[in-house]
Amino acid sequence: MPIEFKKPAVYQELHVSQGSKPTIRDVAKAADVSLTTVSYVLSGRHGGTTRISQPTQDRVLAAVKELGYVPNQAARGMRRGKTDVVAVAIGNLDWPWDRALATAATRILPEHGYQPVILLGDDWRKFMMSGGADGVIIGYFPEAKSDDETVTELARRGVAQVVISGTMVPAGFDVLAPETDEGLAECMEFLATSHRRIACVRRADPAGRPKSRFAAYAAGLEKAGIPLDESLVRTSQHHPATAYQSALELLQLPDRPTAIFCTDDMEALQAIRAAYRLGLRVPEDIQIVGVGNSTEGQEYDPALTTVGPDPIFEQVVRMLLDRLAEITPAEGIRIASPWKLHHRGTTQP
Amino acid sequence: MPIEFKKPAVYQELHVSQGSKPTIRDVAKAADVSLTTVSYVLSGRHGGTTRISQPTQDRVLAAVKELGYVPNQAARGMRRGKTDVVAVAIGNLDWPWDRALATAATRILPEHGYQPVILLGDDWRKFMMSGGADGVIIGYFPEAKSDDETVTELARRGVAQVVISGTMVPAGFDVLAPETDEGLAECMEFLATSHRRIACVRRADPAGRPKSRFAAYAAGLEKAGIPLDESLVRTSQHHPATAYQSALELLQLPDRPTAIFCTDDMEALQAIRAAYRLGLRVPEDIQIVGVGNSTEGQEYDPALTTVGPDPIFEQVVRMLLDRLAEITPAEGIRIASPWKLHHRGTTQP
DNA sequence: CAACAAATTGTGAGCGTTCACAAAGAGCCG
DNA sequence: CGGCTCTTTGTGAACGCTCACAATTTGTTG
Repeated sequence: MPIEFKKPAVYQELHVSQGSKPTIRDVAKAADVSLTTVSYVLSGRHGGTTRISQPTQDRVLAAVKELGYVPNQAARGMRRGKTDVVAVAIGNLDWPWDRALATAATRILPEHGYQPVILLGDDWRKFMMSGGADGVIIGYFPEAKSDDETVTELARRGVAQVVISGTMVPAGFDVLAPETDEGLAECMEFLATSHRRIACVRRADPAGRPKSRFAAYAAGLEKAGIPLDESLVRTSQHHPATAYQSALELLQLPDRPTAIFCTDDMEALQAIRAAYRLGLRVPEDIQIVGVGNSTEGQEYDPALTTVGPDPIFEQVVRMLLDRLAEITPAEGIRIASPWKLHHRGTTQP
Repeated sequence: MPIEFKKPAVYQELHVSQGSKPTIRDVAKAADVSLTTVSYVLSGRHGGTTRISQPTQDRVLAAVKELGYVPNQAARGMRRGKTDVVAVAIGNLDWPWDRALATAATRILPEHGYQPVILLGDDWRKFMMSGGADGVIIGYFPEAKSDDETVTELARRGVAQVVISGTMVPAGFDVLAPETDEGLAECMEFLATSHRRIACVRRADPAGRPKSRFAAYAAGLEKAGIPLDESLVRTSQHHPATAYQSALELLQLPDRPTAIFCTDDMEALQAIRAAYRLGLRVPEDIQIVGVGNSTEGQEYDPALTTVGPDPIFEQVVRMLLDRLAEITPAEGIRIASPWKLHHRGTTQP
């Protein structure tokens, strides 16, 4: 008779310290019905052969309310084999893109019954491996060598996932693949039609991101037959102040550049400040472009011309929802996210 | 004989679609030991009367590795009565403070064996009520009328919590209480010593935050005997461009203000741009202060003078860790977070 | 070499749910 | 009013794990 089971001391303590979480058992007792009845009422699973009379339902609901009962999600999840949680793994809250992704997920997922949780840094692997969520959107971790192993392993465990990455994903998985090359080339081409002295503020980030961006700068110059002038290239740290200083230096050069290509929107925004500081007009005296298409750049005045993707995070989230609903195509879907030049206020033809 | 239990069809399906998550049972089988042994090896709980021989341990560990086994956190949590998860509930990733809090939590909590998850928006209540985490740091939700009910209810359930709030918390709970008034007064006092025409860029946010900030502006003027000149007050939207425009207007006034008090750092940063744009020097021609002490403001050049708290999020996180470890004082702790004026590059005596 | 102690491993209940299936109650007709 | 069907409620195993306690093996000593 399980009722008489004497709990070991440790449990008692736990229960004391844990306070009183009402369980389905308490509700059943309070409403004077069986556990099943409560469960059926709450999970609404009384459509078929099993239905609960209205008075009973009301009684149960009243007891639920009175006790402040909320089903334990872990227990429910264990039994049902799903957690109703979706994780969004991102690297850093300072990156506008990661924030946009998290925000989109937070908006959309609850509508579909999923609780979104944001995981910062590298702990998401452990979390997902230990069954913390039904699905995960894996943001862009530039420094990650490869998540092949994690992704396959999670897939084997039946975890739905969508990966935002360029190349790092094994075939067969859903991927949002940023395609930066064409947009960057387009940008350089545009600048090279009306400028010869095009400066560059690049990042000294260890992260892999900006490397290809600077490469695009160099390639663009070469294509236009403009020799790369090292004195027009400045390397800034992540710190905005260093980007500002870099731009200040460039703009005070005897033979001032007429355009600045910044490998990141943040740097471009600082470059505008530097220009203003020196009494230069943007875009009349100096044209500035960034990379990333961040919301900030759009919200500034003048709005920043930038190379970047259209914001398609919603699409990513919906992709994951499809997977969660097991709408599974034979092959993984690869959404290309083409980056292009967004002409805005800091350039002119 | 439980071994012969025939699983209902639905489970079979689930198992197919869920892929193969190895369980402790699989590990036991592979290592040819009992479930207990595996459990003991993995949870390291073999110190006292129960110890496992080295060879056995190795065998178990090998099997774990081979199968790629990771303990299911939900199941473990259910049994142990704790989830090892700590939630950070914040309102909006656009607020630098919320980001700083989340970042601090992400850095510190894993060191103590807790998995931090960030919850955006209002869903954190449901998450916590359903037993999603052992503890929660409740960020500053300006629009929340009162979380009294939630906080007491969670406490009853034994959830550790620290609340960041001004007033909204029932007595007896741990609170980080921002005390903005003195700092704001100090700031206005400082400005009023050397300025008479002090403009203000304020937010038209529905959120409660900036209200007291503008009140402090008005009060500061009054105290200094300066009449409030409505033409020197501009209301901006959340959009940076509108703050920029507001500042531009103010700075083009016939009788230009010599200082601008912005109710938010973001606005102040825009005001600096506007000043530069008009060829004004900061702080020589125009002095600018913000509110919030955001990291961005510190990283800009010149660094922004601002009224704000010292970053004490670490302290908040450690407070929660104490609660989780049941180092519980009789009464709730109230850490006052006094806001003060941080003199930096955009003002001068 | 028997008998006991110490070291190691196994058993099984239970954490809070869900749900297939069994059981009980209500309604109807001959 | 017994036997049948249709509603409604109850029973109990299982999800994956932990841990008190029982059972077993090994080591030590009289």
